[in-house]
Amino acid sequence: MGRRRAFDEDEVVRAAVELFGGRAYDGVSIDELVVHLGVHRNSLYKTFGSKRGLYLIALRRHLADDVRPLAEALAAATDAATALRLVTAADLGLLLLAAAERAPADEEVAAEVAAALAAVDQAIADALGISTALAAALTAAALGIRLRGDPDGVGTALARHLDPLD
Amino acid sequence: MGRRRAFDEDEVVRAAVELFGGRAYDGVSIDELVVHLGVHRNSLYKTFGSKRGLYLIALRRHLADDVRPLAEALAAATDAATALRLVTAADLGLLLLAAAERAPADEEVAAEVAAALAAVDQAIADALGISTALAAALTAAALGIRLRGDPDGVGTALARHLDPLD
DNA sequence: ACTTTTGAGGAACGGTCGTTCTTGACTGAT
DNA sequence: ATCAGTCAAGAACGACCGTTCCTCAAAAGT
Repeated sequence: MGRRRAFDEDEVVRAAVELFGGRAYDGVSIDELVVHLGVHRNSLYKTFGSKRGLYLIALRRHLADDVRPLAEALAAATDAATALRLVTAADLGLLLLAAAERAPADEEVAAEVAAALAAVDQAIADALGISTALAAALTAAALGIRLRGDPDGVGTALARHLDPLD
Repeated sequence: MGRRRAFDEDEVVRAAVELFGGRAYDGVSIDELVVHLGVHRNSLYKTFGSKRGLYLIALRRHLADDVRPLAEALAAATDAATALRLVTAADLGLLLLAAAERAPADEEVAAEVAAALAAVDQAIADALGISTALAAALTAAALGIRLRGDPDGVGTALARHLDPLD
């Protein structure tokens, strides 16, 4: 019973991922969300509870849609160059911002981020047969490269030097 | 003529570096700045113009006090392990947050960050005799490791594997 | 057809944001 | 001693923040 929703919840969450991944959490206002997501304020709060609630859902969606597939693709990688290229090519905007900006202030965000990164680490370690510490370093390196916007194919330069080390 | 300042501008800027380096730009309010810096609102605006003005000054101070010395120390490094340890040990909180959070929204911040990172890259490249692309990758890797909080000495693990490559 | 439930629509809330204004105290120069 | 100029102090500003309330339209169950 009752009226049906005029919006697709999945599309809305995906759009929120893009918004939060582009600007910081505090840089995206409810008004912007209402406009860009095409969802009324009321429905937004009814559906997601709060701005932070929507952010957490968007973050989990980002991890499920963008980070977990990356970890699965990494399982098929056989050398560091491929692994690094996979990580730097992935869309990790929201993860990056969450780690740098929200994680220090929101321990639930910090836990999600840490778990996701640990999963990527493990996937790399298993695929390449290296220690998790070195795998974590590769993940961190990829994040740093992504943070810098990968100027002049820096990622490939590092990957080339890492290759013989597997 | 006129009354003398009751605060030390250098101390205030340093304190602002700590504040902005710990929380995000939008996470630090003027009220917090007034309380923690011990400077009255009025004096703050008289001296620094605006919140963004203070942020830019704090960022430049951070780059001058914390990043440039790092680049100079890097000039004396002879291997990647030392270089990486120097970078991960440095206080780069504000630089990291500026790169992730403010640079996409403030091109003046983006320019400062890019210039500072390029200087670090060049210092590493000169010291180790490697390409600037690889040096940029090392800097990026160090930033990523710093972003993750360097769990379990990840930095040293990467450095150990990078050493034979110089 | 009528009731009931739910979403859409938009105004409005208190609070906090960055910024400015007004007032008065202090200090160096005349 | 007086004046001029700077700083301190705090109230106050309009704008915007995240959130809630109230009302009406739409659709499912009886």
